[in-house]
Amino acid sequence: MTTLAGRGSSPTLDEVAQLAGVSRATVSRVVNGSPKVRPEARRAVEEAVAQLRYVPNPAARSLVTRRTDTIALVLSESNTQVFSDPFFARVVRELSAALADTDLNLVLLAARGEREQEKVARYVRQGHVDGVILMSLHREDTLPAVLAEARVPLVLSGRPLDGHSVCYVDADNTGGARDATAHLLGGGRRRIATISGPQDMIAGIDRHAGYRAALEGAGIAPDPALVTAGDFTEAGGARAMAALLERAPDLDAVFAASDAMAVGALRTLRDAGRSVPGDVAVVGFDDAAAAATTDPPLTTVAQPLDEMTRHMTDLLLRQVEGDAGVQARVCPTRLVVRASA
Amino acid sequence: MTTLAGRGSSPTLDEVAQLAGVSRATVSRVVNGSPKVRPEARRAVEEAVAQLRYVPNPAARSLVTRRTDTIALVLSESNTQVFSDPFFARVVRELSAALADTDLNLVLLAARGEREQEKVARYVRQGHVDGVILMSLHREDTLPAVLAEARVPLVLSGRPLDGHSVCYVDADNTGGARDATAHLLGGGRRRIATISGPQDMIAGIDRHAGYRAALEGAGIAPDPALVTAGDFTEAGGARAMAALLERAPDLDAVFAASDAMAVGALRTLRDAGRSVPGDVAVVGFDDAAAAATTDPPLTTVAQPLDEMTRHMTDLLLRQVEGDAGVQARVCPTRLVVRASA
DNA sequence: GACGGCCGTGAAAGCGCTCTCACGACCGAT
DNA sequence: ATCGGTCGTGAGAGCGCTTTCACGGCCGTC
Repeated sequence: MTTLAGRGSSPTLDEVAQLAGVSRATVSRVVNGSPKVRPEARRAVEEAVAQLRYVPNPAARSLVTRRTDTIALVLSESNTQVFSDPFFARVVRELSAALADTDLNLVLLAARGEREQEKVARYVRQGHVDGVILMSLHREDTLPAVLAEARVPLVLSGRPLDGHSVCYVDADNTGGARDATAHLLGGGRRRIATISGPQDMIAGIDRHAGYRAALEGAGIAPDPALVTAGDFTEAGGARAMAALLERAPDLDAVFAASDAMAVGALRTLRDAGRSVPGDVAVVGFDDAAAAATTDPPLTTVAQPLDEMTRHMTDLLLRQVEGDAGVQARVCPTRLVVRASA
Repeated sequence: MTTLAGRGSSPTLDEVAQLAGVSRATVSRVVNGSPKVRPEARRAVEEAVAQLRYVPNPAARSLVTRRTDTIALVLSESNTQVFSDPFFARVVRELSAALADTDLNLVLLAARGEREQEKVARYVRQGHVDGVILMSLHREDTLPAVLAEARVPLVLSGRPLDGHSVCYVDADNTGGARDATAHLLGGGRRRIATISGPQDMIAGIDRHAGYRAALEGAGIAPDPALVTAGDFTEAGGARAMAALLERAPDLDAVFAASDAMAVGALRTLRDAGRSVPGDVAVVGFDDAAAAATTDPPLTTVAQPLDEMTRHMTDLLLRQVEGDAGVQARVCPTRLVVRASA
């Protein structure tokens, strides 16, 4: 019957009930906002809660409710730093904004490398979270399959590479890239190069496909000299642009599969003495913050990130509620025309 | 007595015990790796566990152990994107590496803005995690005080601004900046400018203090024209460098309080036709990945990030174990001399 | 004035786990 | 043989909470 000193023994429902002169059940009702409590009882409980600084024990609670009221955003990345990606930062922001009004908590789980992925998988399978939103970037990643097989409510951010039947939300990467390239064509450009993203990432693949589709639609045969693979980084974009200029000095436009790469390309072009958009028109992808402040401001493809995260949370919560239907949402992109093309 | 279909009803300890022909207690012992189990009993349990795909319920477990076996890295940031900061990405990586061999899980909690900070505070106070490592960047941030007051095991990454008595680990920012500046002095530079970090962040303050201390030590009076405030970003560094060149065209060296700013400064210097290190020597801070690949490679101050994260986890785990002593660790930095100075 | 209905409440049964404690089996020492 | 000791095991008591169920008090209705 000893009271542990200091930290450790936080007050329980019973103690609150005793102080308020009611039963555990009533306290529980008040804490959980049940309407079936007499106002004066409610007040008494609220006072006791405040006085004791009572905080419900989530372990005890979720033991009976079978809910944890938290969802995880897991970042599965073989080795590189997803965190540095501003796109990811925006997803996190939108996501926590979307959950701000709910009583759901959001935790981020980083799974770099095999061991960490296993740890994350265990964490999730144990039931620490009610559901997960998974950003898995590369083809070889096994986490999507593992989590799907564990029957955890799951939404993928980005279309799954292997076409597995799993719930996902993505931007219309192909359509966006097609629009971007079509815009270039509409501006009279004919020697349109591309700095594409990694071809083991769906965004890289789809954006490249959109570029090709637009060219084909215009009856232009693809020229391998006009295609380089970047890595979605600024430095990579700069390098790729240099390679492109060397291989195809006559190019008159570039579609970069990400704004970061477009920024790098812009720099290389300036260093090479090519004017933008005079000599070379440039279009990026993402509508990153940086796109508006480049010189010249970058024409780019915007993804409806708020809409996408809303869909993700909707689809996830629906699964958490028990809806088993696998659904997908592909959100339309929007071409943001600035000065670079 | 109905068995819920599909997901939901995972097997319990009892079912495993029944299948293995032993008691709950024995299964628990096996699952938790207790040595006091006869090999054959152990084997029977392991088989049953595998067959039933048993995963322990963490809520039930932590209800009795009063442990969650997870710690949180919380990022408290008023509005900007911490995530884009490569420094943060490295901390995350080192941290999860440090925890890889333990059975502790790491979750990241993002607390941008007041509402989210409250949510995070509630999450932590409820006991969802055993302890927290807190990266709080700005002065006005209330989370450190709130969490400290909640008596949650807590380690701050970075010296607290208000000098509150709380456990923290930091690099010797002042010493590192002093060394960097001294290196510049040792190279014969006398008009040494600085692009300092935000003065509401401890790293910004301390690095600036180190710069001044070195100058004073050399008997050089500080010149306000040689001081600009940056914001730790590359773009900010570029702008600051431009301002510096305008105000003090005769400067012969720059100490930038972060590598990102140094990279921006390098670009501005090149655009302005100043050679590095010929006309202007440049030193950065952080030893970011980018520092090695700039032109010229950047002399910079490296923080012992692995050592720092090890200290953080050590100090945190010690608190989790019950050690109440407030301690701090300030880790020495190391000057990495490359070509820029 | 009796009665069915509703409302606020409390008693109590778990949720799935850990861990103490007691107990029987077996060992070597006496 | 007898004994103290160790070892593996199981029964059972909770951990703090939610939630069903039953119950007493009160309402309006006939």
